[in-house]
Amino acid sequence: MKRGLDQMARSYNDHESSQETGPESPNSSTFNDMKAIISSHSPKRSRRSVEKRVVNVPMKEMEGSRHKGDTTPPSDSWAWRKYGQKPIKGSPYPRGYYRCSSTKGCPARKQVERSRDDPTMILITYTSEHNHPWPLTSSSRNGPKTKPEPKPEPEREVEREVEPEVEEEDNKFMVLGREIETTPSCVDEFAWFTEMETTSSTILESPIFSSEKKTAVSAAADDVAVFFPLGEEDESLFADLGELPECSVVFRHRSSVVGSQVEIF
DNA sequence: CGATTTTGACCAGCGC
DNA sequence: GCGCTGGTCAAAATCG
Repeated sequence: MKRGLDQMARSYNDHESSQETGPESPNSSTFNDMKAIISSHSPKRSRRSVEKRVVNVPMKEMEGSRHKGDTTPPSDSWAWRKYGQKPIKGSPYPRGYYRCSSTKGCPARKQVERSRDDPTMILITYTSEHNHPWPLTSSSRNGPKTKPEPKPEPEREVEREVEPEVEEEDNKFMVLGREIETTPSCVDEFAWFTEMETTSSTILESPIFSSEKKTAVSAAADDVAVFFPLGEEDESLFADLGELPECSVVFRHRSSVVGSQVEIF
């Protein structure tokens, strides 16, 4: 029985990693578009070269968001359910495996681990995409530790990156007032964001983006500014981070700082 | 009671 | 071919 289920699961996973456009439902063209971009960085498709997006999140960002363990992911408004944890060779910190529980059948998964190089940084690796445009209220008992928000919000991520390939130097972004170094392909990652904005009518038409309390999203070639909506709950959440002047995500091109940063209203 | 977390086991990919 | 490693499953424990 378990064998059979295992096989099924693996078949699913294989499917997930072998599909040209990923496991999303046929109508999730938005994410397919995004994945198309991402997959351009993954010439080979195999178990270890699945499309991934790596996000670095400073530990500080997590301090006020009721997290505890090394692998407890920072909140991003999606409901995540932990399904595994493994010690990673070479890293003193275990890696936690989470799958999206915002909706049934959501293929989105993420791996959370502390950076071995910089323990103050949390590395979140996303595999697959949510097949629903916005996080839905979780039905979890006490609200999953990964913070299901009544008010949807796009993933509050510091940065995204595909598997690094491109050689480029000046790719640093300001995160919470702290300049962090990113892998070169970060620029392409913002292309991901750009693509998300330009291709996702779902997102653009979402009430979230028309709400009063929001940060704006705009993306230009050299001036990347990502606006995230901020719900009241988010504000209360961030209230704990009072010492952080810019508690939301700030993207700033080092080479072309035009003051593109998130504003909290 | 239902949802989530913990944890040991299983298995496939990968490198040698 | 073999062993290592990473990713996932599922039973049991935990929580509210």
